[in-house]
Amino acid sequence: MTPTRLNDLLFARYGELNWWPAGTPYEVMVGAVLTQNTAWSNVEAAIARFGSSGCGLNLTPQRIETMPIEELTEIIRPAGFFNQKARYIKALTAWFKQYNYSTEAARRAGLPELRKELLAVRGIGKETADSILLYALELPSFVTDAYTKRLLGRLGVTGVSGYDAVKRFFEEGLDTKLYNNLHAMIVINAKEHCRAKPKCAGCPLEDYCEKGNK
DNA sequence: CGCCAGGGCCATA
DNA sequence: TATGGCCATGGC
Repeated sequence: MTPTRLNDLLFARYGELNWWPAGTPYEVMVGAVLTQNTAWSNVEAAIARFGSSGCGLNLTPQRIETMPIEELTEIIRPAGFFNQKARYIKALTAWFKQYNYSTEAARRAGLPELRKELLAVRGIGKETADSILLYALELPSFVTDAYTKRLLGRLGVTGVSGYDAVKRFFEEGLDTKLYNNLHAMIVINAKEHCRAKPKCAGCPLEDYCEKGNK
């Protein structure tokens, strides 16, 4: 099973999912932190609590920069882990400020440098860093998560363990334009068929999946 | 009721 | 490198 073939199989079923289509890049960055080990419904509830002002969500880096951390903590409460996530969002915002809160300015630093910088930010691990790079900055950095690792096991792909190895497996020989949608499709497919008791009937990967592999 | 969600930090071995 | 405890809410 190659990443390209996997993409074709999933795309035939799910098509373009347009993940994180709405909102500013900064809102995507904050969402990436809030969703750490947290259901997306809780993240939506938390984001809604920032309120809207006029033409959009009132979630700007300028506002977060000056907001007392106690207030930020209270706003994001529904997302869980609010004490640490408030600190993480503050740290991430301070990093973004180095680029004047401009994604264009940030992109000029280049993907390798940006990934290195993000990983040095408190609370930004590999998955969150890659999510920010891919979905907020639109740079080709494939996102790996627990679903992705489990999927490789189910597909019988051996010898690929660890975040970086899985990331490399997908990035080698896969069109960078497909990074965004493939990760989304893997998550959707896992939720639909592999959560709790596997419902393999109707799964687009049914014929390629070694069932019972957790 | 218990389980867990689109992780990451830290201590430990 | 690789586990294990910890963080916390809300949906099911």
